[in-house]
Amino acid sequence: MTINDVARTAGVSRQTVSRALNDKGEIDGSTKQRVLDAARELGYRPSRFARGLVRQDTTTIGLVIPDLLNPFFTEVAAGALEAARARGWHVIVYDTADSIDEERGTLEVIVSQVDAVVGYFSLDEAELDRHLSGIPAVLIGREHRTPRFSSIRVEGATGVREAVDHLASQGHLRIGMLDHASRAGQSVRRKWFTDAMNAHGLNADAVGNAVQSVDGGAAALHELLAEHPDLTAVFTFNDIIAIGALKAARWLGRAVPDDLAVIGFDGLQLGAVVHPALTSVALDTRRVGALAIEQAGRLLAGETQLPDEELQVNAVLLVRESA
Amino acid sequence: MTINDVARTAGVSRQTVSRALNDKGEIDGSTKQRVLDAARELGYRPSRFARGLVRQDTTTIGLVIPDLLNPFFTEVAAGALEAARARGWHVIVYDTADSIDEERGTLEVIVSQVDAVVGYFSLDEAELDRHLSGIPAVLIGREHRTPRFSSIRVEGATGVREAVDHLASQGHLRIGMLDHASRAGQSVRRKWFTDAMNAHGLNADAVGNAVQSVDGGAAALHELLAEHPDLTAVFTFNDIIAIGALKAARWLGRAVPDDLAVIGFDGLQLGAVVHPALTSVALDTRRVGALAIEQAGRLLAGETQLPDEELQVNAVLLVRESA
DNA sequence: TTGAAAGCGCTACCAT
DNA sequence: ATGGTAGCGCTTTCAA
Repeated sequence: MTINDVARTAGVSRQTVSRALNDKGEIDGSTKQRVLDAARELGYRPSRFARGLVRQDTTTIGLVIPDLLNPFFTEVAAGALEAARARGWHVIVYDTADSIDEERGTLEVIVSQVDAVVGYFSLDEAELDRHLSGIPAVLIGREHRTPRFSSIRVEGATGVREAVDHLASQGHLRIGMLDHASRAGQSVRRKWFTDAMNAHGLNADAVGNAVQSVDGGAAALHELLAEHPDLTAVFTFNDIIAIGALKAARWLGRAVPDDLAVIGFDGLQLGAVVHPALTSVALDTRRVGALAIEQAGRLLAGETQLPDEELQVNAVLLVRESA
Repeated sequence: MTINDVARTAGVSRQTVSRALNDKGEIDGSTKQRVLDAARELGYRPSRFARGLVRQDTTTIGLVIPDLLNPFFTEVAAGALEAARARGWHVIVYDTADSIDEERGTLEVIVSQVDAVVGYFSLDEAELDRHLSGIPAVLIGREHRTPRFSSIRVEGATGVREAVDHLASQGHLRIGMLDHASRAGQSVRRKWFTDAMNAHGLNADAVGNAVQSVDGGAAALHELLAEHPDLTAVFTFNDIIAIGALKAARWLGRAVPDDLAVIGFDGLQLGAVVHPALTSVALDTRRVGALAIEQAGRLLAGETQLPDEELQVNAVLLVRESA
């Protein structure tokens, strides 16, 4: 079923069919109608490949995220989808299931299907570069060297400082943290925390390590409080872990925020749903996704990139109930 | 930058380049290496359009969902992505933002970009059919007539019956419902509820209507209890609304489940995070997504479709804490 | 207003 | 092992 079949049925040349289908002028009204009828009757649909080949205008972005079920990535994805739709671009979503092998597999297949790649990657830059063989990429929350790449940076030092200020102003002196250490070692968020604590002359030595899940956060709080029973507040790597901490606190009979104040990171909508509602160092997650798309567009067009300040998303303290 | 440039640079014909790039045999090792080097040097990437045109093998599915931020749809999407990945297919995700106009726009653009469409639609079938001009589609949670379409059905009568049984066995006699009425009128879930109540000889007249959001659920419970203060249990259209009800109950000083039992529908993972953990008539959401992809594949291949029973996902009662 | 011809970038098939 | 030729389905000149 090609354009030629339509042409034959309508008794015209295929160029005329093309004109009718693409709403070009230069065609007689009745001819056009006849062509359109024939096309409908035959159930004809233009091939996207043939069309893409000749009109170089469809843009498709690959969005790579580690886990779509994690609301943080979902929010970022939603922002990206919206920004892409505004430009008439298409987004193919790849979920790497938090696995580095799946990530390799994804990259393998992605290069032949999209014009640019955006998202969260675990591979080191050399391997990324190799797999991506020439496609522009926007790394979120991670620096880059490769000129063809770009980064969306998350600036949380100020927000975390606000969080610690907030706790300190309420008289908290013993504040712990639930970090999420990766292969790369301590997180940047932990560094922000340490700096903020030091600025208050406080010790930042009560730090536990949590698996990235609600249960992981709960388990980690158990351990941390066993070791440091005197803690009156905890800051966590992110909201998921914080929600686990909320659970554990309830289990331990520690009322939040009175017996234990909890502050998360990310500012997920989910945090408003739990009880007590989660106080968090909030990121504009949708903006992260939107920025990534915007920047991918610039890389693609070879335009001047956004200045560093604009490629940065700042986190700010969002006070709800848990602290 | 085409295959010809690479051929010229490597001093071979473009067919040889193609062989090298596609790992075909019939090529000398050193020649292959030379070609590969040239390609890398030039930063050459094959055009997906040209390739798709000649090898008719890449399959792309369009996944249409009303709101990616709604965890229900996210879970379905995750199931769909996983099933698609297993087949080597690509999924373009479209978020229609719960708007019928966006849905129209999406369909407009989708037909020229994907091989089949899967998801949740609000348009009536005639208009759907018109927009989709020939592409196969799998409608989730909704019946179809068009032969080119297919449906994934959600069977909840049994699960809802279990829910009501569960409540009745605990002595609940006054059970209300928070429905989510759409333009089409009362929901099927309400019918299931009514039938289950009647089977117990109970009245199903305490039914409120909730907007599809946490706050909507909270507001609806307020109203419902104001009108029917004697209710000791509520069943809700879905988990999102149930979580709102949980919030409202806390606000009203009604302990859950002792003063008010709450049962939702969907069985979202989110329900395990809130407190008390939500009892729900649970759907295997990932399976819904996976089935939709599977069925799309069959429509595409012209294979025999799955029998009706297999195109159906059954909901079962998942008892947690709220009832 | 219509049609013929060229060509988008690639792979498959048949020579050599 | 390599190259020539044809053709995938479409749009875009250019002529008529």
